[in-house]
Amino acid sequence: MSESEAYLQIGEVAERTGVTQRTLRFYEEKGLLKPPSRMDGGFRLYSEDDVKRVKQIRRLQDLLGISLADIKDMVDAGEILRELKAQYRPEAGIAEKKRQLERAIEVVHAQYAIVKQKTEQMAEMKAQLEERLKTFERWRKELEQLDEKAAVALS
Amino acid sequence: MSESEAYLQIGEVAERTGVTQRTLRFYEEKGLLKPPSRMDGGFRLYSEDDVKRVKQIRRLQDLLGISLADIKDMVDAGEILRELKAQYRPEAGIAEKKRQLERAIEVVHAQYAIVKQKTEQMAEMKAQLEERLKTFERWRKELEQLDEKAAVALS
DNA sequence: GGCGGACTTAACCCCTACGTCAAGGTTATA
DNA sequence: TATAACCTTGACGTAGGGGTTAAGTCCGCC
Repeated sequence: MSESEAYLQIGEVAERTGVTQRTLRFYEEKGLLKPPSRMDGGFRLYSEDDVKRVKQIRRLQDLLGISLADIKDMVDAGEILRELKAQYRPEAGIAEKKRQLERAIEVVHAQYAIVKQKTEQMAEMKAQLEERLKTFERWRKELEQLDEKAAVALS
Repeated sequence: MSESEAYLQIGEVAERTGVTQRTLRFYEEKGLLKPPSRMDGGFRLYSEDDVKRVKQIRRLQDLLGISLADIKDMVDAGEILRELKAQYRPEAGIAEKKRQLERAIEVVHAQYAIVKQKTEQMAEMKAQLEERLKTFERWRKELEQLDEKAAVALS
């Protein structure tokens, strides 16, 4: 949280993450991004952590296709872990930390289950597509042979 | 297209495909399903092919997370192929068939590329999650050891 | 042949995850 | 200080549906 970090305006964050400015404001509105600091004139100022978070959100969206509400749970759990990691002094109470950690583990487990299932389905689909392609190529060759014969018949 | 096929009403199709009746009408509206035949009273009558098509649409949606417009292209290509398969007489013109087949191959290639890319990204994500889980479990054990020591200190 | 319950119809608004202007304020550069 | 480039909030639009409802249809049973 040092004051000397390089802050980014919304346009640069948009460019670096591949999402639109509208999307960044939308994520903020929905609680997926914490409200960033502002310049005097009201312009949003993001941190590098915000950039990482946006990228994480997009990966979860693209790969798992889950709702933003679910993604919020996941990235929140990730945030908790980063906090646990950062403040390694036990002043917050061990029991409290343990609960947070177990909650986070639960979330990661759920995420893992989704990824595993999708991976399997994907592999199945990939195999089917490969088979399909082979069939089609064979047909194409058959058609080409028919075509050649027709050309010969016409000559 | 025989008249003796077992036709299904929308409710049964909904049940067998796992989508709502509303969704079936929506797909029809968007051109993903061809308008089914109707009973005298106006009730929709679906075929087994329609059921297959709906299942295919859902799989593409769930696994690839692509738009209905893209899905329409893909299932249309599949449809063309089924037609090619069915009418194996060359009356439609070989050149025409060849174009259709090549178009279909193109679409399947595109689909395959998406699946392949997603498969790779998914594998990467899975590995990351596994590593994460290991880290967390280690932390949990550390916390538990701290907890035991605290209990001993209090006794 | 007529009744009741299950089924279907189109129509309407609600939801998510943004896209797309519009009208105006801010910052940087000349 | 002017002007381009960037940003602000707000409002409306779109895709892909979900929920609900009033009204019409089908079908077995008496």
